[in-house]
Amino acid sequence: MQRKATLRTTPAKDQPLADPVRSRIVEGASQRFFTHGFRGVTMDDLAEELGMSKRTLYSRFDTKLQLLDSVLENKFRRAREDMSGILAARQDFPETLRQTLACVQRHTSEIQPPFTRDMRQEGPEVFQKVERLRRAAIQEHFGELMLRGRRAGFIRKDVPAPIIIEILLAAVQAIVNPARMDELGLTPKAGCGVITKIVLEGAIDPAARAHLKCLSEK
Amino acid sequence: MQRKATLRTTPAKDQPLADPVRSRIVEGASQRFFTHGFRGVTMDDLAEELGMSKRTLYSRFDTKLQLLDSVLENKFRRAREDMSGILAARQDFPETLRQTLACVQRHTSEIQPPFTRDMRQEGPEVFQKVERLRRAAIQEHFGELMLRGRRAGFIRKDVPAPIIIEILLAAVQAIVNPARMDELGLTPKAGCGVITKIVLEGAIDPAARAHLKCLSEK
DNA sequence: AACTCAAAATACTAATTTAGTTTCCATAGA
DNA sequence: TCTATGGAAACTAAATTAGTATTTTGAGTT
Repeated sequence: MQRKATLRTTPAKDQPLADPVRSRIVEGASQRFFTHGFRGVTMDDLAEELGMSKRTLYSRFDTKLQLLDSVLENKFRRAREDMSGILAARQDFPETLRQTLACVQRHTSEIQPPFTRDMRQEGPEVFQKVERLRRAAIQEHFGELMLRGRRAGFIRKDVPAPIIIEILLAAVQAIVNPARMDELGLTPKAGCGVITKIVLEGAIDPAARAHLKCLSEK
Repeated sequence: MQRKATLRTTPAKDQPLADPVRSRIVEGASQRFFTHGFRGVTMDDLAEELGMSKRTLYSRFDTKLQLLDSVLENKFRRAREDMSGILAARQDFPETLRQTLACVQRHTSEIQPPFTRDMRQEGPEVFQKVERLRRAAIQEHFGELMLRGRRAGFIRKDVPAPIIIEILLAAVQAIVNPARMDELGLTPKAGCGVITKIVLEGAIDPAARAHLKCLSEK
């Protein structure tokens, strides 16, 4: 079934500015690929579940891999849009951070293990594309976020921003799966609120912080 | 890959009372089958992800279908145990109901669309087995629950119990998926609390209920 | 009514994958 | 040293899948 990946950089078939069928296919494929894996979702499945024929799928995408390409670009475009929207809202820094983390969490949790596994198996090209898109998005948005945090006095200057970004992303990763959140009795919103709080204020109890301050001044 | 189903009623290979490897396989397969579908999880995948060889898988299960059989029986046994535990706890009826619904919701939400689709495609025998197990569990536990509710005065006598059970199960079904719950800002626990409240007290505002009572007495 | 077009449904085929089996190898324990 | 177990890898028959071709259907137009 799977051929070694050669993702083409040419666009899919002619795309009228808004081809609703094409969009539906990309969305439907997106949900299913990310949840159940690329391999696990056949073109027959997709056609049936979208209520159309395979012929229609192939009228807009030359190959399954080309569909995957569109799915990935769509996903990252949406993630970027969501994050840009958050930055554009001009809220205070802690709330902006919380929403950004919630956004990352939401997008990340949509991508489940079989998809990741399949991308690894599909070949280096595909995996590298995913990684490249991911890094670009993080750089663009977290970079701007850190700048704002610094200007607003929330982010300390003695620690390099990339390290703080890594800590934030690792914290999101740690609680990202639904079972974990269920276990913690958290909604995603609450989870990202907690991470924001801990990272900004630290995990030390405020009273204990005052005590520590006394000790270090002694 | 898939042969038409002929689930055997004979047990899998000799099962020492507690074969931890066998249990691991069943649990690992369970998670993956229910989430990503029977077809989408190959025996190669399973072996690799469990950190063992295919040879070991086949030392305990003759066929993939036999593994499925064990997965299903294990799943329903656990569901039954969970529900028996709730009934045995002898809490008040609303809390027992809430917990039962939460239990149903938890078990149901583990079973995702590709699994259901694959069971349909696998053949009538398998699908019927799933349905039979499901019905037996519901009858056993909700039946007892309704009896308790009636004795405690919570469940009206003018509506047949099976209808109330259907309403409850439908309500759980309606909010069972993670996206829906995220949207509603609910944890599973809270969701089942809400269903319990609505079903027991009705969806009408208490003040409005008093008003309605006046009107019907007029 | 006839015609056209788009898309569903179905059938088809080459390539690929998968379930299940076999063989080889390494390791631990007696 | 021998034995048993289980991982890794290779193998094979059967099944599946991606992609293509053909037929059918239904809606719209003339």
